[in-house]
Amino acid sequence: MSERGVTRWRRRKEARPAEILQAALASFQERGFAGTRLEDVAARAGVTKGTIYLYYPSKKELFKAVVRSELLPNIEWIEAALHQPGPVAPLLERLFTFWARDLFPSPISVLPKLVIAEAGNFPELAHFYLETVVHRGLDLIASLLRRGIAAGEFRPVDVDHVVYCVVGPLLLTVLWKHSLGPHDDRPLDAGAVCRAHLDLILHGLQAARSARKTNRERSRP
Amino acid sequence: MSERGVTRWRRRKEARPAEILQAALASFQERGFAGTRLEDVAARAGVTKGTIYLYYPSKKELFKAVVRSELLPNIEWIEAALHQPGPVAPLLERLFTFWARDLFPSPISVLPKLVIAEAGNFPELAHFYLETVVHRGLDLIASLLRRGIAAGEFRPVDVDHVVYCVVGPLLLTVLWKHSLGPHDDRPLDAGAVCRAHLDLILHGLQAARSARKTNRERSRP
Amino acid sequence: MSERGVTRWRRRKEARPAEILQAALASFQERGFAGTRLEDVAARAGVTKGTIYLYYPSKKELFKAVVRSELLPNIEWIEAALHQPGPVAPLLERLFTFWARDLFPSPISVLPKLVIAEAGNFPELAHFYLETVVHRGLDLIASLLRRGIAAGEFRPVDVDHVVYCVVGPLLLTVLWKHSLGPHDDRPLDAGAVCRAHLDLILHGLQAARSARKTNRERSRP
Amino acid sequence: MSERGVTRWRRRKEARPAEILQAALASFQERGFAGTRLEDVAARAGVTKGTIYLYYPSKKELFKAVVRSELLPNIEWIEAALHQPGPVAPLLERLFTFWARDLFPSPISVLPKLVIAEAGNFPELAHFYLETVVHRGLDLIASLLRRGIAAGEFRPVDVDHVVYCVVGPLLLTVLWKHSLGPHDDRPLDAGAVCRAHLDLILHGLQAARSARKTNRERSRP
DNA sequence: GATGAATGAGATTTCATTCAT
DNA sequence: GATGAATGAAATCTCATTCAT
Repeated sequence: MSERGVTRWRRRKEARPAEILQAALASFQERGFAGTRLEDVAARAGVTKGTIYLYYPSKKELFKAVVRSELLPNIEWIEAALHQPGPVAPLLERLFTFWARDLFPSPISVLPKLVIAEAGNFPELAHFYLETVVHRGLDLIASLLRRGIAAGEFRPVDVDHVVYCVVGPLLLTVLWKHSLGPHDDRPLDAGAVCRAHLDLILHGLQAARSARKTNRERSRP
Repeated sequence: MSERGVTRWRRRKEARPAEILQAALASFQERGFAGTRLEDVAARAGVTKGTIYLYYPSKKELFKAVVRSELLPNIEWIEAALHQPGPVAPLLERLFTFWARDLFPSPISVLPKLVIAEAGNFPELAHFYLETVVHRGLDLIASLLRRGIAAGEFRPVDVDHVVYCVVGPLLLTVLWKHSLGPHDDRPLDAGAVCRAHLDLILHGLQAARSARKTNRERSRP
Repeated sequence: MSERGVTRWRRRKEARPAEILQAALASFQERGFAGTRLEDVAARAGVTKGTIYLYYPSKKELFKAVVRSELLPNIEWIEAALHQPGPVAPLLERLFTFWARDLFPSPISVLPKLVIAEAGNFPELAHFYLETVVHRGLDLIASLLRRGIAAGEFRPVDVDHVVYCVVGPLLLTVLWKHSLGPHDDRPLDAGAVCRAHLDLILHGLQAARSARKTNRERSRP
Repeated sequence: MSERGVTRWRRRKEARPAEILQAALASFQERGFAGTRLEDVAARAGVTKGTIYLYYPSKKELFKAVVRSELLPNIEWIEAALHQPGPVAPLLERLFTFWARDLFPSPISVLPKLVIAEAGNFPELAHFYLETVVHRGLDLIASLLRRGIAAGEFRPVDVDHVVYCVVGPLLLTVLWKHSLGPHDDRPLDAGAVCRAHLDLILHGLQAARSARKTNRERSRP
């Protein structure tokens, strides 16, 4: 038993869970959650059905593990990246750019579609995703908006509902990619949508500078 | 059997397909496509499983028939409602109000979710939905935006991509209702979201009032 | 469609549940509960796996149905047969005879073994059997013993525990038949055991004859 | 490694088989044969699944080894305890007390249930158990009964079948403990059953007392 | 001798679909 | 046209057993 042999074996063993998660994500992307057979995942990961159960006790837990290992780091990355002082607009820009450049092209962009499609049949997944991903994301955006409003950078808006307006178009891009996009002859340029969206909401949110200023200036003697 | 009896029977017979579609829509709304059992649809329609196959050759075809039969009338209603001259903002408001007050509460609000969830399994349906609903809807909004820009009501924007920004939040409301909403403890007020969205995009689209006006006014003699 | 055709079909259809129960009992007898595959039951009943689920929603329910349809009538028959006034000894004799002549040779004699063997893995079955069979049987015997004691036919004994002494040997006969019996070269004569048992407990229960006789004799001049 | 270390290791190694059997017995007691997973046995024995296969080639063989190793000592203990001259009644009392006080609470009390449950799947085990335990036990009781009858202590009875009547209630206690007992709300007091049983059969077997009294009285001066 | 990762056959249960009546 | 009994192909999950290390 050479050092290399042991090493290779161990490397293989330690890589198993990750390999399985990759395979699961790929299968989920192709067939959806309910449509994915554990056997497909196993074959793709180069193991057998039983092996999956050595690492994940059920299909649902496998899904959760995919979310945790693939999506959560991104959530945390974003949270960290946006925890910065200063004006909010550049942070939103960074968020949108991250969405278009990193999230959108990644396989994990299929996860929102999966959750939306299967929430009804798998309430457990719905709860998990809400707590792990959705609430954190919405809260993050809400806090940015509030910061901007407090700083006078944005005009006062109904933050609780505007967050959905901020998220909506981003969400649309990834849903599109994994549903109608492949069947449409008009390709969707996610980057362009994100840019247009950023432009739109920054205009929509901006404290009426000139106008108000003008008004104020006018109102001044 | 009396004349009336025969007539009623025949009427019943002719109503069968529609009754089945209604029942199917209701079941799809509750359980999604995969989660719906033909037996449930049959029971709800007051017939037996076998009868469904007299009218629709498979579950997939039944699904397609539901989407087809329920969507078209609504699309046409919207198109008619928005084909009006005059300023665009009130039309957008009408659209958003219609969405929140009529579409959102209706059973058909589940259709976008169904299509998104099943597009991968039903390419034909994806094409149908794209042509029948999505493109018409997007084009309608694009034309409104262009009208507004041309009229100087809106500032010039990247219309081709802004349409997705307009649609995104509306779509989010109905997706939420039929996926995560029932599992969330923070209720989503679709009306409030639509209002916030309208406010946001009208501000976001508006021709730079004070500044430009000022400029224009300045440039005028 | 001749009258005969309809009749035969209907007869077949109505006989299905009973045929399945017979097949299930036979399979349970051969392989035990856990060891029986639904497919075996189906094959024996001349149907396919799925058909069983038309009539019984699970394997456990199938077992319960067997108990209900095959064993319960016997319990009720016994209860009725022993609800008679008069001395108790002949009733016990009738019970023991019924056990040896009717229960012991029947396929249902395997049920106690099944329940004992599987109670640990199927608590639901244990509860069901306790309530449906065991408690009723024990209560019946207890009431007979109490009647006998009250009437002076039996001496006073610890009825609550003696019931198990009455049942034990009967139970042993059917357990033996379906476990060690087939492997033993000393055949067990259930009838003889029941007779010996009856003789033993009637002697064991009888109001102290000799003693009293002696007393009486003494008291006689 | 020190001498002691090696010794301890070796001792450990030699103790392995016994440790595994103990663990297996405990698991069989909790879950029955089919319900026991080798992994549980291994965990309880402080080894891994693979190790069990070093000592026992299959789950079935492990089961047989448990029965063999745990039963024999007890059988021999009982035989020794009852090989005593003098009246038989006290020996029966000792047997019943041993049963209630020593056997019943011990883990080995599960063995009869296991054998009854699995005899069908383990013919070899059935034979082994019959020869090693059952026949010896029945013969022992039969010889006691014959001694009692020969000595005039008991009335003449059908010894070959009465032995089953003697054993039945004892057996019932341990079967109950490991099957229905845990699911019943009426606790079974094994000691009380054994006492009631002893009382019942001693009364049932006793030679008409007056006769004996007469004998004894005669033998007295 | 001991490990424990991996296997893969098999079990119950579901349900779209068929077809004799 | 309508029925509904029957089918049979999956799919998830379990676990005794193997074997490279």
